[in-house]
Amino acid sequence: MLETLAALAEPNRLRIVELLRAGPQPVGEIGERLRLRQPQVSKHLQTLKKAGLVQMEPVAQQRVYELRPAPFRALHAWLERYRELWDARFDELEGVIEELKLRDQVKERSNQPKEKKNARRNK
Amino acid sequence: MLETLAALAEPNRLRIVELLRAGPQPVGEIGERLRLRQPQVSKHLQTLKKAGLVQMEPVAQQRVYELRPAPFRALHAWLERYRELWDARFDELEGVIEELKLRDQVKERSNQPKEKKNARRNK
DNA sequence: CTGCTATATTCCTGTCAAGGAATATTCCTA
DNA sequence: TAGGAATATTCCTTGACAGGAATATAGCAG
Repeated sequence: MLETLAALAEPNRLRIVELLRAGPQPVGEIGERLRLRQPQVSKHLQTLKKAGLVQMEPVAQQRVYELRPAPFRALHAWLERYRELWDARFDELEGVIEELKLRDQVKERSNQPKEKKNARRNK
Repeated sequence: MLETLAALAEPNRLRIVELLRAGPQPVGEIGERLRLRQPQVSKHLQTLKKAGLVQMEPVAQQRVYELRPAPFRALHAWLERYRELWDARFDELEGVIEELKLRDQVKERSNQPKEKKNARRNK
């Protein structure tokens, strides 16, 4: 998921994906249509491939790139978990939920000395 | 769209968003739950706010952050344009959708089965 | 093989952004 | 008011990453 988002969060890469939506295309044509230099196109395509967003099929000396459905499906599934947030049909529920959360978080903390905060996690 | 993707394409920021899915939370609690230091939480929240993903409401000295629906809606709308790519059902729906577009709106009658249009294939 | 076309890879450089630490700001309460 | 709690901001350093240029590789035609 993160990899998918990271791959899409780059202007030219997003443009490439948008272009590929129209169908599979060889590297040269992508660069031509998007006015990008060939090496950058290749590099971006490698990134997209590593993220699983595209796959490649060699045709003679050409490499034809094509979108893969899986990451989009995954992204959609992820977004579904937020449907409650943005789908109008849940408007009534939203109010209730919000209220509950607000109540829950109002915790009073009188002066408590903080504990040591050496906990350190990295990714 | 790009801004939304960029904002989400960072591990800790994505974690914050995931956490906020459970409801609005003050900065301190976010940091505590995700084991992040306060300044980084604040900074990430500023980024999310600039991207329109969250909004803030001051409560005493606390700042309660909350997800905003709009970007998620937009992301969903964007993904919809790729549905043809990844939704298996689309193949069956294709004909119907086209028909609906042509006819604008047909509210009432469920009508007779339509014949299949020739499926669009990429070259 | 030779050469040509299409693409990939490498090296370099500049930019940008994230984390750490310290400090500033805001707002409450006694 | 002072002081403390909660959060924001600044400065710094470092790593990642995108673009440019040059070069390497693959695969076809003759």
